[in-house]
Amino acid sequence: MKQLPLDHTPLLPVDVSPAVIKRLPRYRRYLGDLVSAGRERISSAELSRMMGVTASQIRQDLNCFGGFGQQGYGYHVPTLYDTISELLGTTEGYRAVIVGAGNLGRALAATHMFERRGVNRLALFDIDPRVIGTTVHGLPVYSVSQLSDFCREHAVDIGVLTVPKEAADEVVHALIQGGVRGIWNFANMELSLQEQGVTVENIHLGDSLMNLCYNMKVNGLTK
Amino acid sequence: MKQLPLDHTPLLPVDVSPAVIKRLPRYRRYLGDLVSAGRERISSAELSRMMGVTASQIRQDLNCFGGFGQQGYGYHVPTLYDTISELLGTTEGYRAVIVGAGNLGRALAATHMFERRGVNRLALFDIDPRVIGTTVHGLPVYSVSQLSDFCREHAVDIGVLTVPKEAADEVVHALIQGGVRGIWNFANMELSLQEQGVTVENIHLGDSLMNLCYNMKVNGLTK
DNA sequence: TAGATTGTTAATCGATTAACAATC
DNA sequence: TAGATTGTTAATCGATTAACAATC
Repeated sequence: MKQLPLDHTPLLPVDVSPAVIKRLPRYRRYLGDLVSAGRERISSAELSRMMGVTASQIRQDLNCFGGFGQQGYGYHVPTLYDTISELLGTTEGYRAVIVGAGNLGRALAATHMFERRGVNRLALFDIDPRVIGTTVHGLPVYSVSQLSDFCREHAVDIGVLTVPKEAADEVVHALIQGGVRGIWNFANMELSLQEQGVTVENIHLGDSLMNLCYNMKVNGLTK
Repeated sequence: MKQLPLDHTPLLPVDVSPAVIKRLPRYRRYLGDLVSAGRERISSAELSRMMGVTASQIRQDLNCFGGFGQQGYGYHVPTLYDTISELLGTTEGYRAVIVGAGNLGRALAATHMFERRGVNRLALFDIDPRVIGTTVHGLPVYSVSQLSDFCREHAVDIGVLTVPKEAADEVVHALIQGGVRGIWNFANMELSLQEQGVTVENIHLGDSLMNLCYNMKVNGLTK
């Protein structure tokens, strides 16, 4: 398997399948709970029972990144948790700004979700003069007109997009001008900026709601 | 293909693969845009270019639910949009309550996401006496102590869970007592209530953030 | 009718699971 | 050492794509 060296361990294989990567955060959550509970070791069999997946899948998945387990023993919980966390980027020291201080932006400003995953939030940005200059859950709110400059000056990596659809294009432009490398997009539209070397993660809450409704319909029939 | 009759068209096949179902809301979004733009017809080839998927996949997916297209013509946009919307449950008249009037609950109260998908929100619930009795974005806020009764009386189908982890179990219990059939879970924990015949859709925003970070790392290496 | 485009089958690809030898 | 459990290969399963006959 081709691996590119990082400036620290573990190595990050570049060809791990998307299906595996999508499961890593869930492993991290369960392992985090085990760490909190003081667990030292766990076998793929026990973890598989907890998570409702096959032990085989767990061993396959973890082995994409190297042999973290030990035959006859299982996996060392704190080590595995730290390794997966690092693989996922929690030690990169990413810096983020939230653009849009509406309801969703404020909700994101209030959570500890970012810092718990090693992402540092620096500020909120908005166009409303009534909120510019205020502080929301400890974060200063600046004018969108300063967005590019701020991102450059503070080496911001991630822009969190919670503005209305109509404002998205302009904000995205400013973020890219400012040198951000990733966009977490809550605007109700799809962004794809791979050409420009920007990583995008689109959130579509509405799609999730539709999925719930569909599954409710199906479950209603078969029961 | 086995089909169970509904009380209205279209028929809902019970054995469509999860991969297909997950794509339906995205089709609906693109078709909605086309409807707004006044488009009458579209071919799988043109839609595939717009959406960045293969035409083959589009035809396969749509055909799971019956022959919506016409050879030599393509698909009739308004009809297809309406059909997919109905398949997804937008005409079921589902009723929802939001439990938790914190930042996220308020953000969800503010959007038009629900009504745009045929889901009617009736109320918010919270335990904080300072917000109980107030109105948030047009929705009344009631006490969680009334949750079960309210759900029964108003035939609530869906509970949206935006309470802290610690409160989740109790609220879930009340929702099930109240007869809800679906839970949209934003609490940072996994619910699985299939045994009890309740459909659950878990949202893990943190997992999505981790995915963004991972992809940023990988893209940083290969560029 | 001729051209376009679907519906559908068959081929390919990728992901999951089972099995077991390696080994702690 | 014997027992437990991983790492890894091979088998299975499911999802995607290609191809083309059917047909509007």
